[in-house]
Amino acid sequence: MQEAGGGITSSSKTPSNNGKEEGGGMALKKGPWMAEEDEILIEYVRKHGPRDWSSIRSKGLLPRSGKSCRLRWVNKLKPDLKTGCKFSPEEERIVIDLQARFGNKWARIATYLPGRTDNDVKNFWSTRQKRLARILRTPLPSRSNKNHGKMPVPSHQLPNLEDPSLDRILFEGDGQCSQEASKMTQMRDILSPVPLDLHTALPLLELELAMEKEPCLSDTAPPSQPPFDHLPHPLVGLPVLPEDAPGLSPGFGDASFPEELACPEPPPEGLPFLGLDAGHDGIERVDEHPGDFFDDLPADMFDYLEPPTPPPPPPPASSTSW
DNA sequence: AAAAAACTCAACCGCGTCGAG
DNA sequence: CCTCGACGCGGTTGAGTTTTT
Repeated sequence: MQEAGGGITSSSKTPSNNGKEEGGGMALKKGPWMAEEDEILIEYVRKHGPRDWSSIRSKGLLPRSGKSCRLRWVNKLKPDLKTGCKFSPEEERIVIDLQARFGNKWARIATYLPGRTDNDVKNFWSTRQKRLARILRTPLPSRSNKNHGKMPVPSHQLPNLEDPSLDRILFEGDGQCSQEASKMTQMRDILSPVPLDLHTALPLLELELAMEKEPCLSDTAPPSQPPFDHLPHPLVGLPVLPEDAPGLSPGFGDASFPEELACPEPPPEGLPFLGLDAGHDGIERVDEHPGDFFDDLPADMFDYLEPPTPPPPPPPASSTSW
């Protein structure tokens, strides 16, 4: 990976300044950071703290924009980052759940993942999206694809469910899971163009993805995870959002979502799995608008499905599985 | 072994927000 | 109230790496 010391001293990207930021005298430098630059930045933060980024350039310390300095610090230099470590299944589950809750609020989601940055979460989600799209042979939403989500997937574009390669695609990774056979069957059920209960399908699909990777060592025995320190479980600590929570739209991702509700605090009862129905009659029902929830799954993923049938009677809250 | 495809991740850009003047 | 600069965030890009064909 291109990294400090790589010798690249100019940007490989379009050399246009934002136009907004920084009027320092030094010529703006872009592109990969050098080790010496990192040292200077670290030293600056050590002395002044992670603030006043723009003064780094105005003081002539670095020919970098404040924005670039901040990004470098946040994403690479900040202590306790889990750099070079893949997302554990646990982390993946957290991202999946929080993404359903908050939408693409990566910075917010990252606060629940010690050692992860918003960039990490964003990249993870992007990768996941691409893989899902590839599995389903479905084009990703793109700037050029204005029809995203509007047209059903033609049947000929659906995967061949009997194709043995599907097994490999779906189970790339260790592939040793004892649940493999049943997952495969269920996965095919998901992909099968027959009416299907999405409440069943989605968690399975996400489980599928989460099980592809093995956790890194630091995840199996996390030393200290500040945001979760006081939580019995990473997700159990998430608040159960009342439907009438002020500022919370049914579609999540509402920036006006009150912080006090986001403050991790053990809910009175178990957190419903993936925000799916835990029951009726006042019990949390995050997925009031399935379309919102599904927005971040691959384009057209479920277009060929019948509308979801009403969920079966809710299981007892204690049945939440992990 | 080579080529192609997929994946990873650092870094940039544009935009929105906020606070100071 | 308005303007402006700084900051933070989400989206995007593309080079490098790894895996698959």
